Amino acid sequence: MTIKEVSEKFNISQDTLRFYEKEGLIQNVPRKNGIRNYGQKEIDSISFVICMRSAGLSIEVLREYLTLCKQGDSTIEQRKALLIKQREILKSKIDDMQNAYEKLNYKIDVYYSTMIEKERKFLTSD
Amino acid sequence: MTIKEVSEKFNISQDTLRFYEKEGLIQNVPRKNGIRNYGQKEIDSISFVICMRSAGLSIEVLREYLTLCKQGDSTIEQRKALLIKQREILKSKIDDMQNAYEKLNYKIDVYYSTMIEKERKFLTSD
DNA sequence: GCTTGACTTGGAGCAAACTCCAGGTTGTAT
DNA sequence: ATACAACCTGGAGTTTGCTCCAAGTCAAGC
Repeated sequence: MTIKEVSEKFNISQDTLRFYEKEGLIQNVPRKNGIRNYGQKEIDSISFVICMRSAGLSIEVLREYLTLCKQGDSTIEQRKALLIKQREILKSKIDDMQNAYEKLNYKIDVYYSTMIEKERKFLTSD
Repeated sequence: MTIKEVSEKFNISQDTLRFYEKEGLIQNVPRKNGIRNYGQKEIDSISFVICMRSAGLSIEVLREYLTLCKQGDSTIEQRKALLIKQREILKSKIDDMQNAYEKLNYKIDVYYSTMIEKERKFLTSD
């Protein structure tokens, strides 16, 4: 798969893909005459990285995780611990957002009421 | 309420409070001899801003909203529309994060299985 | 009346995560 | 063979959202 195809598949810029690679978030992308040729392994890796980035995990943390993966089975405990920690952070972010979502719902409702009230006053003012 | 008290109440730096004010996210904080003296109105406003910021609404959007508020009742429709749009964006972010959360759960589970498997092999190797 | 500590301002500095650019290479179609 | 598009690299630039700093003001305690 070319970088263009990957870029379109994941709806992410080619620059970002190259940037993630430079930062160590995608490992050992094979080249064909110097041109990136992504295989299934790379696609899976990119998919994971994009999913985690969209959830707000930092590049730093993802690089750390990928580095541990590269080091083999001896780092399984550490990797698990890292993911558990990130899961906690994510959970509390979701809670914050849920909370804000409900506040927004409430505000929007209030605007509806305000508008209905104005409408009512307008209608009965004849 | 002094800036220090507000800062402690919301667990946010004094610099950030001044920054939000400079950016137009908190309006007309009254001064006593040049020193900020926050009242209930300001506290409510700060509470809203912090909640929305924690959900990822940009400073730009919040400034726009506050500007509309300042302009009075004629902007109610616009404000409602703005909030509805932000609610949609927020909803899709929550979905992304929920999705990542489940992927993390899965990965962590796999690490547990891997470790249990290793343990089992170790125990039966005697 | 002088020191101390919390506050003020405007503006500079910083970190994260891209995003863009210049200058060069490669593969394909004419 | 040449034009063209798509790719490459290293590095500079941009945006967002703070965070820090210097230099000054103010009120309270000694």
